[in-house]
Amino acid sequence: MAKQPDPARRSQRSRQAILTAARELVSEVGYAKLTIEAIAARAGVGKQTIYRWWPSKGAVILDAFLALSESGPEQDITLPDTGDLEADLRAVMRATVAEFADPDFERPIRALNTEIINDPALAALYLEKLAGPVDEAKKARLRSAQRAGQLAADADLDLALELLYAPLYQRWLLRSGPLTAQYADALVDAFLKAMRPTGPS
Amino acid sequence: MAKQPDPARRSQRSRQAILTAARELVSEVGYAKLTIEAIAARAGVGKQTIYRWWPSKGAVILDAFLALSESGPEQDITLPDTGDLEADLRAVMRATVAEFADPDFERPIRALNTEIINDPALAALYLEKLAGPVDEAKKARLRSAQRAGQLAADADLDLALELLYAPLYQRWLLRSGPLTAQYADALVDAFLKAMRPTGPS
Amino acid sequence: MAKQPDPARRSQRSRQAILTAARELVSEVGYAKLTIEAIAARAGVGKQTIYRWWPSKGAVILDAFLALSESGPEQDITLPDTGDLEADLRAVMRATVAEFADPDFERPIRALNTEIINDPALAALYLEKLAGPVDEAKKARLRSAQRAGQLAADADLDLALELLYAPLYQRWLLRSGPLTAQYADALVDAFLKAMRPTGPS
Amino acid sequence: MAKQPDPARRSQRSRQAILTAARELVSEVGYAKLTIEAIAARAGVGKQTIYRWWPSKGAVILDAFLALSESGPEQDITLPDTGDLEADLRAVMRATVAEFADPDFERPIRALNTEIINDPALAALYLEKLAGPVDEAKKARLRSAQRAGQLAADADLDLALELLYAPLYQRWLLRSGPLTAQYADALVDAFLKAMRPTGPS
DNA sequence: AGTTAAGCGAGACGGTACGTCGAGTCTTTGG
DNA sequence: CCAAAGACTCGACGTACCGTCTCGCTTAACT
Repeated sequence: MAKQPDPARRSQRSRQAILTAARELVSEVGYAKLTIEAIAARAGVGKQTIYRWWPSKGAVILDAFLALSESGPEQDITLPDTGDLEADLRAVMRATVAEFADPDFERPIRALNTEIINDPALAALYLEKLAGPVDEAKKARLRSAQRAGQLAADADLDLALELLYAPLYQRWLLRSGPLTAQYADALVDAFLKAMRPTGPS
Repeated sequence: MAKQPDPARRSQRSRQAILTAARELVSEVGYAKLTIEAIAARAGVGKQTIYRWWPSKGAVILDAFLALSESGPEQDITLPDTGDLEADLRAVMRATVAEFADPDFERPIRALNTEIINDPALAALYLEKLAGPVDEAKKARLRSAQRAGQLAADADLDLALELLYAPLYQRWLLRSGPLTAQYADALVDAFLKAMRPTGPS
Repeated sequence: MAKQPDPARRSQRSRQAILTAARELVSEVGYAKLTIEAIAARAGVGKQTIYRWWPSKGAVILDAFLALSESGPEQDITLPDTGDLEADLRAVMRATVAEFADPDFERPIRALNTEIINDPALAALYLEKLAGPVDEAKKARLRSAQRAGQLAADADLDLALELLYAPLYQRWLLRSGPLTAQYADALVDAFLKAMRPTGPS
Repeated sequence: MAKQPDPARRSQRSRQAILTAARELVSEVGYAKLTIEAIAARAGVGKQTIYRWWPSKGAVILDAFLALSESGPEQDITLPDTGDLEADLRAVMRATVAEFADPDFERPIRALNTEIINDPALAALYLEKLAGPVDEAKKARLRSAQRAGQLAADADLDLALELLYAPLYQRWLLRSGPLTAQYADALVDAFLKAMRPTGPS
């Protein structure tokens, strides 16, 4: 049985330096050219210190993102709720489109996706730690819309989220089409049509 | 100026051996552990012969798939058209779900996606050569439905395809939920609601 | 100025455990593959405890041997003196040959020599603590022979010892020839010829 | 079964660069601090090229020395033979003493000895390729002396060489005494006494 | 007896080098 | 005269130890 390192003795200084270096390097050289060696060098850390605490390069990257999220500890992620579902969704979708267009944001996210695709364990971690909370916030907004009678009360919210976001995600990932505000609006329209409450008998 | 190899003199024997070896190895060891060296060895070919004709590992993989498609050269891909759009879509979507569940199919496709995400040039090639023809067939079916008044006449077919397939694609790629026949049906339902023709008057 | 550890507080338990572990490991894996880490682990001791008390790996090994010699504390090493120099020397040389042939003896001694060759300080320590007393005993026997008129009275005893033992040592170290009783006898013969008293004028 | 590299395709340019770099580095930093990595870097060579052709660091060093000897290909090593054995031996021994005192000579030789002690295969190679020819030349001189009646005709020449050189070698290796011209002379004296022909009648 | 300061086991740390693997290039050889 | 074979340089891999550095925990000596 292999000996496990003792988390109590872990150097927080090194941990932060590694995560920061990983984030910087992913932005600078991209994920494909990212090496453990470079992270260690940039962080001023022995390679073993990385291998000791992370099982794979992908895990480091994921952790680097998690650390970002955690740093704002008050993150009760809440989406705008003005009562006008369509307006709120458009705002959110347009913002998402803009986010995906930002190169500083794009590169690390592509990196993360590359790893996640081929590593189920990492995917699970990603869904739980990063995607999960965000999705929960989105669902909360949709539930509010359901209570307001703006959305079918029996709608499957997981499927609803996919309907809304998956087309955007796919287009971005495969670069199969332009990501514009118009596109965002079109998605909201289609989503609302699909999910609108069935009219009174 | 670098010398270009002369395609006329290219050995078809080597080309086929390389593509076959690539396909086999991707199935056996997965994409992450696939190496040019292994492909060359398996194909009984010098490494240089691979580098001479393909710019990257991803290009070889892509070519390996293209070769498969081309092998049935008469493929005017056509989707079933019984006149009943809902039934036809359910059949197609259920078949797609089943396909994604087949491990022999899954590994190479994940491999391809991994490469495509990080290589725009490859993505373009993929969209043109592999996804394109299939999408065209899907759109043809939808256009037929439009003519039959089962689908909004002014619907954006690109967006329509995304609405239908992207949720499935995302769920498969990120392993974020089960891929079942029920799920396929639910997607078809949502799609039809979103895309149904706006009532008369 | 670095703080010196206080020998009075030194743990004898740890010291013995380290020396024993060092001796065992040298026998088991040989000197080249011997590591401080392994010694510490085997001895159930922190690495620092070794670094605190010994300046180098070679010093630990040397100490391990010294400890062995010291354990028989009455060691007034004395060589047999029957009055018959030739017979006495043959016995001693044959015993030495046999000693060198014992694998349990050979490995540690080779280890020690490896270190000594490249570390003058260690060599000095070795000569003083280990070789010195033994050489003194040998010289005592030769002096006795000089008094008995069996050896040139003006012979340089350091050189005499070298003449007798160095060929054996070299042959063993470089494995340049067989170590047999015959060889031991031949060395004694040559030695006696070289060192016999010059005849009366 | 592992594939063997093909010596015919070996790059002589790389081989020479490696041997030269090894020789230089052993002189500069000593054997203990010599690393394969440094040799490769200095030689402008990939590490693999070293590992491909040599089984160990010691083998590289040995080869580096062999290459030196081979470079003067006509070397019928011959020792001076003026007819005066004592004078000739004194000259040779004094020269040897001087050689051992030269630091540029000392470091590599110590390096070589360190390796040889712990590696029987290397030792055999050393004896055959480096020590062998030199010893043969020395024996030739002694045979000449035997023919001239200056040495016992039945003397074992291997033992003779050891008697003459081993004390010097041991004193140098263990730094157990000064290496002077006087010492060289004393060794010659002792040697001649031990090996002189037994008187007539 | 209680305090305190050392040595101690443990083991994480920044490093260096290891020996291996594969990438992509260059050279030799054989069909 | 192309392409197989494979040796080459390069760089990263993941591992093993180095020697240093905290950590708590004994354990002895000195209040």
